[in-house]
Amino acid sequence: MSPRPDVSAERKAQILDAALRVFARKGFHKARMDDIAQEAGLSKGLLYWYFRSKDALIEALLTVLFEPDLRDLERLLADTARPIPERLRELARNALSTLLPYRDLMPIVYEFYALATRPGPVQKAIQAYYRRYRQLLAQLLRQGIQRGELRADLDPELTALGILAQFEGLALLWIIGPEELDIEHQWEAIAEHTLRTLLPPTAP
Amino acid sequence: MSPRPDVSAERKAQILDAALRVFARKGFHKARMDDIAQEAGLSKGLLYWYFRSKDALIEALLTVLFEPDLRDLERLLADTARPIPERLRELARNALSTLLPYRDLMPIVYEFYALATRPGPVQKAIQAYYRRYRQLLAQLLRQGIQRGELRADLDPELTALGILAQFEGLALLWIIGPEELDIEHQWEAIAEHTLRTLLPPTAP
DNA sequence: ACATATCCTGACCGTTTGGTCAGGTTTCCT
DNA sequence: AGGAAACCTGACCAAACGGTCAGGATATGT
Repeated sequence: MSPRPDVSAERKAQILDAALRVFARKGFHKARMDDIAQEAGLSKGLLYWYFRSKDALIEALLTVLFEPDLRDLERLLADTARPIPERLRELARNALSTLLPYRDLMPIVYEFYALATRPGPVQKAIQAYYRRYRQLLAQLLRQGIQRGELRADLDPELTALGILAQFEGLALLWIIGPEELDIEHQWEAIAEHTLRTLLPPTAP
Repeated sequence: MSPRPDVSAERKAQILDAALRVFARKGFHKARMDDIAQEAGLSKGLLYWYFRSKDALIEALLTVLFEPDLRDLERLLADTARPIPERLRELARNALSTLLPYRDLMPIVYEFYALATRPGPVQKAIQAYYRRYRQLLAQLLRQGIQRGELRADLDPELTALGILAQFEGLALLWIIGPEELDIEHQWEAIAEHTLRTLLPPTAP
């Protein structure tokens, strides 16, 4: 059939990988297509063989950056054998340990947020991400309430929103001023404090 | 002395105001200096009479956007007559009612956050803003603890961080997907829930 | 009236950069 | 061997845009 072996999957990955590094280093605007081509060890023309435009390349990165988190949460939700508080703790730990090694990439995330501020494909994608994240987290909480492992008077949706907001807020504060807070310690402390407010009241 | 009346203050304000609107509409990158000049009803050359460069103009907006919040909090901290929980409630209400009418301007804030992701004057300024905000809020909490109006076992710095993070996170989620959440109701509910965790335990 | 500092204009320029394209090269199939 | 589809290159282009500047205009003090 094809007169040449299909390398498009590898090439796309190679380009996305290079783009990720270059965008992280210089930002969407200051990064030139030539930079990405050089970083990937390819010619600029080839970038346009695989991606319609710079914007298309940027949008393709959305999936790369945001999908993994959802996968993590889905896995956690399906792991019904373990108690909910334990799984919530792991969620917090996961979020933190995703943050730390990917610190260099975080600037890209915030450029996406800035884009998501206005209507467009990026906004749509990130809205969908948050919607799904809140759904999954609320479902996890609902599971905990039904099992009696969390307070019965909890509003799952509202609580999920609160937790997500706190994650996002802390990440933002840390990225902007890493030396202003001891992220590992304070993340853990805040998560633990929040978790305590979710547990059913116990007679002292 | 001066052969002409000094209009520099008004002109600067006029330019900053126009810049704010244009940047909010189009973003830092897509907004052209010509757009701003037109919006202000001035010539492009004049922009460069009052501001060294486009970047300088952008940086000047930092103060315009972030100072008012600090003023609010300072005022609240100085208002020592009123009980702390009441003042915290007002803080939450203020934050919300700043958000709503300024929704159109919020995109700028997130562009600043994206910039603050990398070292530079914007990062410095926003770091300073957050540092100050956390200090003031922690001080307010400390006041409440000393007065016995808040739990004695509270860590003021950590709690301040948690509250600020939740504010920021909620604002982010709302800006990106306004139709995904009922900000007024959920903000209020989350703030009230958080506040309850700060109050001293009362015998039921 | 005149000098002068400040304020203001808009045509112009140099550079930057996303995107294109004509022209390869490689591998497989017949 | 030869054709064809896929893959790849890098010089080139046109538009956009930040910034400049020569040349005014205007109000004030003398």
